[in-house]
Amino acid sequence: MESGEEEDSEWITLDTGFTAGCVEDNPRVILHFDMDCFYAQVEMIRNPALRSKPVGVQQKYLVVTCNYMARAQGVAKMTSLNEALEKCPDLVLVRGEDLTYYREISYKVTELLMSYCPLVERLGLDENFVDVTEMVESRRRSTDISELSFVGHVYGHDVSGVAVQDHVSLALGSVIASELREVLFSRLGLTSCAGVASSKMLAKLVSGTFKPNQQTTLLPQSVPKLMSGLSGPSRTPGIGHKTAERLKALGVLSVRDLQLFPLSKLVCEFGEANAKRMQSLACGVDLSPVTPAGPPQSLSDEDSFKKISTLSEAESKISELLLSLSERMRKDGRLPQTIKLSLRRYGAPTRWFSRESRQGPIPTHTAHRIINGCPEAVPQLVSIAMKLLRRLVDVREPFHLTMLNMCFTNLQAKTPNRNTISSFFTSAHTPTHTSSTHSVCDAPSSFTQPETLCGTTIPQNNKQTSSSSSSPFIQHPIRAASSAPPVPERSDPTPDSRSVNFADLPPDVDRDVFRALPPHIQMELMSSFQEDPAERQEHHSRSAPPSPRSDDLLTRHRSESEEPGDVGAAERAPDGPDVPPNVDPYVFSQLPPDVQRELRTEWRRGKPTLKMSPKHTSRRITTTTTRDKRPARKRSHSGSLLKYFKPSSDKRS
DNA sequence: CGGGGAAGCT
DNA sequence: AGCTTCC
Repeated sequence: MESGEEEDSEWITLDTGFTAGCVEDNPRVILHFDMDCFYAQVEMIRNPALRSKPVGVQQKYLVVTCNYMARAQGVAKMTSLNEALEKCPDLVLVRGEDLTYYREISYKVTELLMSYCPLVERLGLDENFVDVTEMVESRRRSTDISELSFVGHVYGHDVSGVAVQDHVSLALGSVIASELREVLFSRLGLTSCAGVASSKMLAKLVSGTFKPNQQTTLLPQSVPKLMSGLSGPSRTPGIGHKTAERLKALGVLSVRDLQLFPLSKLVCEFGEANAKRMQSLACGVDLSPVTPAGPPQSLSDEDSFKKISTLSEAESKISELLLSLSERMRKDGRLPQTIKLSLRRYGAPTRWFSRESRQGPIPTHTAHRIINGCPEAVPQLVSIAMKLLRRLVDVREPFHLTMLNMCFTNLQAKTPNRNTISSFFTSAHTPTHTSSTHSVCDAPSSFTQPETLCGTTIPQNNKQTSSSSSSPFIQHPIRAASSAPPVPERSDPTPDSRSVNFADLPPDVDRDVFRALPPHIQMELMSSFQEDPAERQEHHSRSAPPSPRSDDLLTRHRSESEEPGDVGAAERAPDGPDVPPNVDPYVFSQLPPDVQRELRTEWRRGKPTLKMSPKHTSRRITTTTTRDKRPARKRSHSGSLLKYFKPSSDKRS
C-alpha cells in the first residue's frame, strides 16, 4: 500500500471483505439538477431557428447567459453587451427581461421531477435538488447488483475503475439521475447536468464538474479533495461574499483555513449555530434536508432603469408592473394580503445597492378583484402603491430612482383545500376556464394530469414526445418497482440507537441533529467529545496556530512530503497540524493531542495514510450495536479514528 | 456588480 | 425593514 491515495480503493476492498458489501451506510442519496444555460435553452425551444446560431440572452445591457455555441466563441455569462459582441459579432441576442417563459418551463421541470419523487427543492429557476434515498432503496431490491454500474462520471476516478459493490446506493443514484435527465430531455427538450452525492451541498458542488449535458457522482472518499479544491470559502454553497470577507478579516482565506480555524473564534464572529454550520460545510458535511417545493411565497415584478424623477413616470411604471403582476396573481389563484413597494435610489445613501421598501395591506375586495381578473383592481393597487412611494420619497424634493419593484406577499390559499402544491403546479384551475385565451406564455395546462402525486401512477408517457422512443425508461418508469420482489434480509427499519451511545453525547449537542449525521461523522464527532475542556483548550492552541492565515498550512500541505529546510521548522510545532490529504483536518484537529501524535507517528512511518486494519474493523463492528440497516462499518477515510471511539461505545455493553 | 427574481434570518 | 444568500 502506498501512502498515495487512490489506493483508497485498495483498503476499501479490504474493508468490504469484512463488511459484506455495506460500504454505504450513508443515509441519503441526493441529486442536484442544473439546466444547461437555461434561458438560452428556453429561447431555442421557442425559436428552433436559433439552434444553429450563437445565442445570447440579454437583460438590459448585460448578456446574462448564452448557448454553448456562443461560449465556444468566448462569450461568458454575465458579460456586458459590448464585450459579448466584441467576442462574437454574430451573436444573436434575445431579450430576457420578461421571465414568464423561463418561469413556466422551470416549474414544468420541477413538476416533472416531483412526479417521480416528491422530495424536490428548487433553487432559482434552473436548479432542483431531489432526495432519492427511498427510491434508491426500492431499486436496490429489484436490481441485480452484479449488473449495476455507474452512469456518467465519477469524480476523481476513472469510472471503469470503481468497484460498484462498494457504492451501490450512489451507483443507483447515478442511474436514477440519468433516467430523470432523459425524461427532462424527452418531455421538455431540455439538457441538464446532474450531481449525485450524499448531501445537497456535495451534489451541487459536484454537478458542475463536467459541463454541458453530463453528470457526476461523488464518492465519500473524494469529499476532502472536492472541498479543498475549492478556490475559496465563498465557493461553498451557503457561504456568500459577505461572509467570505468577514472570514478574510479573520485570516481565513481558504476552505482548509476554515476547517482548521478554532471554533471558539468563529463563534465570536458568527454565533454558534452559524459557526458550526460553516465549519461543517467546509468539512463537506451538510445536514440540511431537501425541503419540498411549494408554491412561491411571494410574487414580484421589477424593472430597473436609468432614471425616474417624476411622480407620473413613477406611476406609469408602477402601473405597468402591477398590471403584469396582477395577471400572474390571477393565474396563481391565491389571495395576496400584502403589497410591497421597493426601490433603489441613485447612488445616494451608501453603495448603490440598498433597497428600501414599504408595505401595506391589500383590502380584501381589491384582492378578490385581482384574482377575478377585474380591471378595477389595478388602479386601486396603483393608488396604494403611490402612497407607499410617498412614504419612501419626499416628493417635494428632487429624486432619482433607478429601480422599482412591486411584490405581493402573504398569499392566502383561496380554497384552503387539499393539495395546494399540486394545484399550483397543475396551474390553471382558474375559475374561468381560460385555457385557450392566453398566448404562449401561460397555460402550462397542457399537462394537467394532476392527482395522485404519490400514487402508483406514473406520468403517462403519452402522446408525442414519442420521438425518444428508444428510451427504455419511458415505458419503464422509475417507480415501477412496486411489484416489490420479496426482500428477505434485513432491509428493516429498525428503530433505535445507532452505533453510538447517545447517552455519551455532551448535553449541549442537539440529539436530532446528531442522529441525522452519517455514522462515520457521528463517530468522528464522538471522538472529539471525549476530551475534557482543558485538553480541548490545549490542543486548540497547538493545532490551530494563532495566525491560521497560513499559506504555510496550505502550501505545506500540498507538497506533503516536505519542503526541506525552510524557516518553518522552529515555528512549526513538533506536531503541526499537517495531515495527509485524505484526512479531514478539522476532525483531526478535534482529536485529543495524544491521539494526534500517535496518528502522525504512524503516518510518518510511511504507513498508508488511513487504512485501517481489518482487525480494527471487525472489532468495531462487534461492539457497535445492532441497528443494522447495515452495521455501520465502512468508515471510508478516517477509518482509523474508529478505535478511539470505541471506549465510549463500549460502555454500553 | 451586473439582472430579475425568490427565500431565510434578524 | 433590511440584509444575505442563491440562481
